Amino acid sequence: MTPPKRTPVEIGDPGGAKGLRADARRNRASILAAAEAVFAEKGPTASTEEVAATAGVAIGTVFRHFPTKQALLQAIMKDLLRRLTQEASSLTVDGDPATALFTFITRMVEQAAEKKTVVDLLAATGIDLQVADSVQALRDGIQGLLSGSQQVGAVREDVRLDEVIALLTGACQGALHAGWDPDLQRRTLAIVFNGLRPPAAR
Amino acid sequence: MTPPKRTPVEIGDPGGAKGLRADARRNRASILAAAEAVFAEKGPTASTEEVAATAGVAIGTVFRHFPTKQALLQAIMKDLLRRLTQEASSLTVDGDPATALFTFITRMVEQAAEKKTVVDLLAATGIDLQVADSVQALRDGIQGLLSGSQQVGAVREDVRLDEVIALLTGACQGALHAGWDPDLQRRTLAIVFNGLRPPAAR
Amino acid sequence: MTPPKRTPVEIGDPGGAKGLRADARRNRASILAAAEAVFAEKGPTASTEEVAATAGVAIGTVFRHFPTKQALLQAIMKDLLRRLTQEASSLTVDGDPATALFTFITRMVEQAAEKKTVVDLLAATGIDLQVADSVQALRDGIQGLLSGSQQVGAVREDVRLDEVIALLTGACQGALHAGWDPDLQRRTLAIVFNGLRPPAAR
Amino acid sequence: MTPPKRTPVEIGDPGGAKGLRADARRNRASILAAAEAVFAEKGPTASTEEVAATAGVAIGTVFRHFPTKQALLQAIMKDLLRRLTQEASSLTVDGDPATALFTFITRMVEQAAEKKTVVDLLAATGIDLQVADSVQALRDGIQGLLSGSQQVGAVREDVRLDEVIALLTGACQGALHAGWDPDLQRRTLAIVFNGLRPPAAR
DNA sequence: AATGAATGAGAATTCATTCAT
DNA sequence: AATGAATGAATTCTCATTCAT
Repeated sequence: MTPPKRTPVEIGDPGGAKGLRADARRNRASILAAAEAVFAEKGPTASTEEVAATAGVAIGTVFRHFPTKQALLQAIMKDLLRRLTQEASSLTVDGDPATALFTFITRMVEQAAEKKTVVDLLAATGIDLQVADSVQALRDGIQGLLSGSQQVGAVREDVRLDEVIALLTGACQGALHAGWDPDLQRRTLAIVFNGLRPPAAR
Repeated sequence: MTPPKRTPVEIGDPGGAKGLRADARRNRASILAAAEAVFAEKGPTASTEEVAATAGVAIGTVFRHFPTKQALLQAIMKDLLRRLTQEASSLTVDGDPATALFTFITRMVEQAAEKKTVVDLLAATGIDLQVADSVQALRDGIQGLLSGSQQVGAVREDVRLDEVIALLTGACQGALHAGWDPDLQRRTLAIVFNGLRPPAAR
Repeated sequence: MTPPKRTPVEIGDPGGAKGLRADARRNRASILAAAEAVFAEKGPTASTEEVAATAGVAIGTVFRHFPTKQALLQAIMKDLLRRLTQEASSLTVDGDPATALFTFITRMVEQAAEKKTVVDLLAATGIDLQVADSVQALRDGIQGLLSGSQQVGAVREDVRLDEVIALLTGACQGALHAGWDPDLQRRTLAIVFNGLRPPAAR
Repeated sequence: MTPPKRTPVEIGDPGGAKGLRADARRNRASILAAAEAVFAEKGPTASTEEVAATAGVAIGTVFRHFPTKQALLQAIMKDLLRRLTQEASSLTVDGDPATALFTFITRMVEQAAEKKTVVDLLAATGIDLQVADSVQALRDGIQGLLSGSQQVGAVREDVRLDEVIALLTGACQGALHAGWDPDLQRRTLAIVFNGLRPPAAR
């Protein structure tokens, strides 16, 4: 009666794939993956048609799973937020508190390019994707990392969640630009981390 | 502490207005201004038609001056880059070297909202706007500020232009998000500046 | 004055339900009923999907029973025509010949709203529903009523079936419009009936 | 300075063609004419694309003149209502009061086929075309005819506008069906007119 | 037989761009 | 030079119909 052990966090896994037929679940997942890829490459104005083509399904199938383009964007968004939240909490549990926050930020920035859509969307004023709850979950996760780091003295006491998220978002945005080679990434984050650390810890 | 009298750098002034009839020059300027306003409010997907309406001209006139929408976006971009470069150089000349760079960054972030288009465009991978020369000019300007700050020991010696621009861009992006109230702006930049300063200067 | 016991003429009974498994017959009937209701409310452009949902079956089941949407519309049509024919013949047998025709017309008009689809379809040129035989049966029924009325001198001798049907159809159409309250219905039919009666009978 | 004498009531003439360039006015008129023809033949579900093709313009041109399909349907509707109202008032002025109403009804029914769209639309519940004012104008016109006829004793005193319109609408609907040859039209209307006349006038 | 997912041909609408006035 | 009407490709979304489960 044991349910099959799944790798914990898959694309398109929860949040809409319950109770679907096997083929439908497969399609849903490829559509999400295709959408993430296409929107990452071309931005959120890429056509749903192209997502369908990339996923290898007909256009109708995309709309059967996500009744509007907005819904599709929203789904990608939630999916990514969920994965990030996961990552934040596993770092909270398993990571070294003194570096957990820095590690998380570094990873997010590293992955920023493939997450371009989300970063774009987060930045796009006027597009209301109603993912408030997912965002809140991620905020909670980051708050955990921040508090942990502060408790062990790795981050200044007066730094608050909002600044951290602002810096994180900004860094991810920046990472999207051409020219952010790994070295530049490291150097830029070094400055940010430096700014976060208490004088003593420098 | 009187603010330096700036030469009146007007929108749409150089870069295409040479040898035009007076009315044509006027139109070119209102189109650029309208485009900046419209794209700032609605993003780069706003219609050219709306730009024309805002400028008070017919659509044909927009296309006479800017043969494609890309060209219009590019023109706005160059225009803004030019003004930013101006700002950087006047700060280089007139400002306090110890804070000139920080002042510049602060101003850019403050103005980020009205410059939304440009920030967006800078972030938009895949849109090749061919404004390399204008960007280079701005880079030069910022390099001036950076070098000045480093010479007086206000910024770490090992910080390079690329990181500064990366941080600047990121901060501007971040500033576009809802929730970046002035206080958050200040707190976030404080961290960045802190990271830029040499240990001694803290 | 007891209303005549009608043989229970059910929706979806004959005309396609022969030799079906019990569940299939049940499904066929609910689909027809659902279709009648849905099309009556939303017009013939309502989606087959909605009919399926209303009937509580899957879309495939609808198409198994009625291979095209046309076929479904046709089936509803035939079904209704059959019931109307029934009504006409029971009035012929049981009703007062002097008023049988008028009664029939009045009833049809009263029920026009719930029969909206059929009225619409009857009116829709270009939709060939191939229900000629069912229509003929109804025509025969009405002819019976007309002849009876004429034999007892309740309707002018020179009135022919075609005019009666034309008036009937027109009145049903009219009844669909907003504003045909019962009083207006009565007043309008009064004029029609007046026009049908011989001078003597007025 | 005399304005050119136009034939009084043209398709597409007032109600939107003011101040348009000559070519635009021409296109607007052909679109309206095409729409009337196409919708008359195929019903209001015919595609806007087909209207464009019939009018000999590109699809965009239709939408430039009528920003939605609804707007196009509405325009046809208003146009026809206006022409009918015209017809009613010229009969009021010029026609013989004893037959003016009957003449109007006869003409409307004769033309019903080409006016199919309107009749359909009037009948289509759920489509709100917001032409209340135009409808009211037509009602006023018909009321004029009715009152005139009643004053000279050609129509019963107790007949009211609502019934007349109901009969008129019904007759027009009926006239749309295949099989309403001119003779049937005449015979059917004879019954209606008979019902409208006072006993004395028969 | 039933289910419901997939298909793909439209349909309405938008908008950058062209061109006659 | 300016105007603004026309063009037509592209886009989102719908729905009758087919087909694998």
